[in-house]
Amino acid sequence: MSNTFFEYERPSVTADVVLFRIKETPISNRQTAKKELQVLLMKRNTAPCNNQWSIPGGFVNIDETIEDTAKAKMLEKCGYKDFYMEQLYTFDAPQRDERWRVISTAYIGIAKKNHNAIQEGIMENDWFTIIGSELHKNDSDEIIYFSDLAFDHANIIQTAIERIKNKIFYSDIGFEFEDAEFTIPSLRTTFETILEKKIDNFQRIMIGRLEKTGNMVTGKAHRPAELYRKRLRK
Amino acid sequence: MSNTFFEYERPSVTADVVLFRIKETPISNRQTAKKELQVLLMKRNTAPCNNQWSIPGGFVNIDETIEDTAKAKMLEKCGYKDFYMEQLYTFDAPQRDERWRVISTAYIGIAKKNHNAIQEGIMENDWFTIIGSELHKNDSDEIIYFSDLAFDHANIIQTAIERIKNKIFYSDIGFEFEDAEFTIPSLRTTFETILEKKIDNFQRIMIGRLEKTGNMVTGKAHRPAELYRKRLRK
DNA sequence: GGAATAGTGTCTGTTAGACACTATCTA
DNA sequence: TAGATAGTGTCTAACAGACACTATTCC
Repeated sequence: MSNTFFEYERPSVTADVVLFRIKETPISNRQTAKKELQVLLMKRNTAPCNNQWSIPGGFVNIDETIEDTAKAKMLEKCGYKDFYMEQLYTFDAPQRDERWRVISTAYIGIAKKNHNAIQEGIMENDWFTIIGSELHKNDSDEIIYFSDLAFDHANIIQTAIERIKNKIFYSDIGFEFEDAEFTIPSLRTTFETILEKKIDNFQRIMIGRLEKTGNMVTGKAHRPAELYRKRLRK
Repeated sequence: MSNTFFEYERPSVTADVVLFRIKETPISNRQTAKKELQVLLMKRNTAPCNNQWSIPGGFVNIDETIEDTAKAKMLEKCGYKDFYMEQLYTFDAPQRDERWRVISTAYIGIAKKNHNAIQEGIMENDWFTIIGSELHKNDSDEIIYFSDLAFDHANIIQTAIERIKNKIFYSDIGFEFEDAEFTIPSLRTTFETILEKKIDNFQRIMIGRLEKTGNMVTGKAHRPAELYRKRLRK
């Protein structure tokens, strides 16, 4: 084996995940549930950035894909698994970690609505609602700011949000926030929550990419909505 | 300093560049130049994949961004500098290099038309015209195939081509193949070469994103074309 | 019936594709 | 004038935004 690798100091590589979900809060059987875009953060308990909130992640194992590491760290530290994932970007500013050169390949994760941890993680973690430059801790009055986050994680999260906003209409990524069967109005309010604006004519925009399941959502004090699923594209 | 980094075997990280250009071959003063999409390859001279063609790249220095490494390796090995660059994707299959775990962050590079090396590189290198699954060496009869390339470089190049095709119409990346001033028909044939199909009504599609320089291209046996430059977007 | 939301109708202005046509140059 | 390419005109079909309207449910 060549010795080339040891002529160079090797950086560390981490896998970090920006896990999003839509939190849905039912209001009454007369009104539509309220939705919030949330990101999962964990509280660091070691230096550097001790006690700061950060996105979950960890060092890549030598025989694992970065994506597998990302999933394993998310499960170990926060207790979440079974969510959609795609590569976001590789963040590589030499001084992004003060200790040592650490390159981070970040992933966008998307959990289904109100997805909850399947086990206790070893790190304190919680969902935060994204409201401008503020992050509101779930079911709490605690507010933190993007500028409070560890390392360059504010930048990573904002890059992730921009990516999702840019591709939500021309890719299938928006469906990942919904369950396998969903109504068009539910998908619309999810899009509206992410894009932070009202969308008209959504039915006609999306219907060509969906197929009816034959089921409906009843029990609400208004016309029931039909359930759809994503239509597979050639 | 924490000892965390040394609890993990660290992978090596390389920066690799898929450098593209449009090769323009004048035909006569009566006809439009022929265009070809080319990629710069270098011939490896060490194991593994010895004597196989590959995209240029090298190990990331500990205090350099991956992008800076990519540019430095391109200059050192092939003699090219001053070209547009953007991150493509991080390729991380554990067995993509048989010797050791090597993670590659790949970049798309775009050189202006007929861009030539500014100095001799230390590696044998040349431009190859992309024709389906074949790569035709510049000004030569030599043909190699994507499947002949070193490591997973066939996959990296094809990912880069797909990325460019997908974003060429809604981003400014297509302008990077042209000089600062260019004609709309030249931009059109560049797009046609990349997308491998004819484009109609190109004038009207692009004109809103351009501004006239006031100059024209004369000397051809047909109506002269006006020169434009990219209009800066807010 | 009233409140609420699902879903459709309809108009308008913009855009994409097809293709015919005019404009301008050199040999 | 012939050949070649630049650039415009025009028609049509599809689509996006705006907004009014009908449909269906529970209370």
